[in-house]
Amino acid sequence: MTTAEARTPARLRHAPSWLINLVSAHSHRLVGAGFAAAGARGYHYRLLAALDEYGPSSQATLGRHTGIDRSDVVAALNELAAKELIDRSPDPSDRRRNIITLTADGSRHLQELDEVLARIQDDLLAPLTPPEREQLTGLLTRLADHHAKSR
Amino acid sequence: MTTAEARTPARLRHAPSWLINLVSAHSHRLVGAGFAAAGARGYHYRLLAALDEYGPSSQATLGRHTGIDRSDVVAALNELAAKELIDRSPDPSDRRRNIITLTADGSRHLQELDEVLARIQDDLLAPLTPPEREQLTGLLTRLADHHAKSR
DNA sequence: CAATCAACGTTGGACCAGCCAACAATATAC
DNA sequence: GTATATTGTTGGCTGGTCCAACGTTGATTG
Repeated sequence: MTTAEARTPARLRHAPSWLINLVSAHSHRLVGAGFAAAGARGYHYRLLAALDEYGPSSQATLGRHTGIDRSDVVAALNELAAKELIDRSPDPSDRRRNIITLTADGSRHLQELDEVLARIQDDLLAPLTPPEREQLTGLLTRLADHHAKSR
Repeated sequence: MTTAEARTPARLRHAPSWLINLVSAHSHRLVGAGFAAAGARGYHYRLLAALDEYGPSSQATLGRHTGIDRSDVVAALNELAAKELIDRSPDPSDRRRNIITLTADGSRHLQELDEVLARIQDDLLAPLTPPEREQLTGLLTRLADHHAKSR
């Protein structure tokens, strides 16, 4: 028995949900490893990106922008605050809220993660030609939009 | 402030890895809910499918066919065995191994899950035309194959 | 034959992602 | 002023993936 017996059942191999999961899992591994090497994880990047794009925000709006649950935002921000990548200070105009601000270090770190991510996209899409990449992202965007609306 | 402030940062919105994750997460929710309603989860379906397609197997080869870690195969098979969807008996010709067999109930259950999954694929790909669906699965298959090889 | 190495099932644990329930404090609406 | 909603926070659960270790058993090889 020298043949590699790693073949997946046909019903799985051809199911779009399976394929998407496969590719997603792989991308997940790549991103996870890349971010881990930079001392971060997915939630951190999402939060930093939202802060960079929308400016100082409350934790709740951060959660809405990133699709991260309020409770998980807390934990991730704790980690980011411990590294002084963000600043958390009470909102004087609404004492329920914290205002989260990106620090200079946080901005630098975000740039670093941006580069990590860019390299990973290339890795992920390596076998596709540029027009094919556009096709793929186009189709995926339509799927994502469709399901975002009906959510 | 009446506008829904759920927009995701642009760097994320356009990153293929993000899109794939989004769609994968959605598909994951659908599949998870569908399987849960049928009293199963992803690992169960994969294992049942592998058993159906390749016949009685040892746990290790099941793991290889499904991409599930040996240790997780154990747990999932325990659950399947508790419902008598599979049969686990020692291999007389190699006492390290167990021979896992699909029971009649297991076969029926697999069929049920097949139907659940088929409905979900339709749901997932709803916004795409048939040729677009083929495009998508084609592109995804190429990505999956490429990364499977280099693994 | 004996010794080494590889494969198997199993246990236990780690991690990340996502989700939900509850709570006290605060703000808003009626 | 009383009810309702939002915010931050704690705690916990589930699924999926992965890894390290162990004892048992088979295969290899010297």
